[in-house]
Amino acid sequence: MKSAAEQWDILKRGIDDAVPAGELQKKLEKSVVTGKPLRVKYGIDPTGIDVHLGHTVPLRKLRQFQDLGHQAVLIIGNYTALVGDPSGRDQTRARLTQEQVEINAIDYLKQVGRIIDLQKTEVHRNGDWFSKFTFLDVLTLTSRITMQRMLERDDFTKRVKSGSPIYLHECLYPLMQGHDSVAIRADVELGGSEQLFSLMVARELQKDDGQEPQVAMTLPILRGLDGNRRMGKSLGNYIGVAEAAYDQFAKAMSIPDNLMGEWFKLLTDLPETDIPALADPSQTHPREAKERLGKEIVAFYHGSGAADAAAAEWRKRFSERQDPTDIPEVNLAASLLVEGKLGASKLVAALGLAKSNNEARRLVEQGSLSIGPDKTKVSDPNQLIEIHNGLIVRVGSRRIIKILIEG
RNA sequence: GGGUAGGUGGCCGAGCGGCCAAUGGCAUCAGACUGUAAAUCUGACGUACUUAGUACUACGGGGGUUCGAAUCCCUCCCUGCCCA
Repeated sequence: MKSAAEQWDILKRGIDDAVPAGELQKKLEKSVVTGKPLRVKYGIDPTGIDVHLGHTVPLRKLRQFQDLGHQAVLIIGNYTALVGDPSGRDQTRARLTQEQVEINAIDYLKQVGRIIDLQKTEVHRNGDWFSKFTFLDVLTLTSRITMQRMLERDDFTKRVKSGSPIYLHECLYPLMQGHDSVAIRADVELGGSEQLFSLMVARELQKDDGQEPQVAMTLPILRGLDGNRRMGKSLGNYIGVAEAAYDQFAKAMSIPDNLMGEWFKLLTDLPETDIPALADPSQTHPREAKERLGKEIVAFYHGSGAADAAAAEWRKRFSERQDPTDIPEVNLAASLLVEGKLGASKLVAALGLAKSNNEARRLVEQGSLSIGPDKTKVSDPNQLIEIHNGLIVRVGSRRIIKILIEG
């Protein structure tokens, strides 16, 4: 087992904070002495189905704890999901049905298993204890915190200012999350930096219960592909852990340069000392640095072979401007053709390359359609295109398909 | 419960009887430029059609007034603020 100092050295990388200061080190020391692993909690609400790189920041930290011999405890917030975490939100979250939550939970576990070792992880659903809660329990729990403290929170303050509603049940969220820590006797809890409030509430509840309060370890919120807003499903600026290698790589290549340093630090295991040079365009060509970044990310989920292949494919496609190796085939009903021909905009719409006929027409008019091996541009929506099996159709630089005539 | 202000396109937000498929911003998509980056510039951005235009759907839900309503009236639902 590594010494407490060595462990701390590994664990402190990339974190936002670990409060109270110095307490984690103490816990680590105690753990080394007693040989008792720390119980490290991380909770997720199964509200959606895509685990993305933003989630992996705390999950990777959890993995580090695991690798150091500590006990990872994963909380599936199947009950808290019914409430909706108000943290960092300027709007109330939509509430989900229990059935949906359970479906999501199972899917979540599958995806999370790509980052942490589920074999060595304790998994709990907080419905296990909350479904048994009596109203008296709720009263006891809610009497631990004042309205004022609740409203001090930045996210709530903003809503008050802007006149957006804050529902009572949202105020229960931090208390529930805190109670989870009591239930599983957490020594450390991981969360995004906007979670600090909830993580600190847990400490008070634990004290009330006679437990040693947990350390709140917060991690930075990862910025998404746009380099601006937090990575999130609803913003469409994410890379999912379950995505194909090539897609992950291509998305990583599209991030703004100034995001690279942050991503290297939070999403890879490269030594921290190597990062400044990679993120400095005068020392490393940004494209190469980004390629390195992309490979590191892809390799984590698909292995280094797949990462190299993805990089090679990307280079072929974008640097050498060749067609991709595997072009998806899309069926086209033969009945649509007139004498083997079809109008350009009709074709785009029929192949599902546009959401509507209007959009298809626009795309063609804007010159984003090209056909066949010699990439003939077609900008007249009415132009009749001669169709044959295997004909390649491109719209914009990303969408490309091969026609398969059907029927 | 009383008073008052609101609910507009993916989001924010103008419009307050015809010129409104609805100004503007953000997001998105396409083109140019590139390192498929960013920034910048240009264009597009409800649906359908034989794309010149025409028709249909749309301004919280329903109903009404009017030749004509996002805009006026009634009613229902929802939200903020103040008072109790």
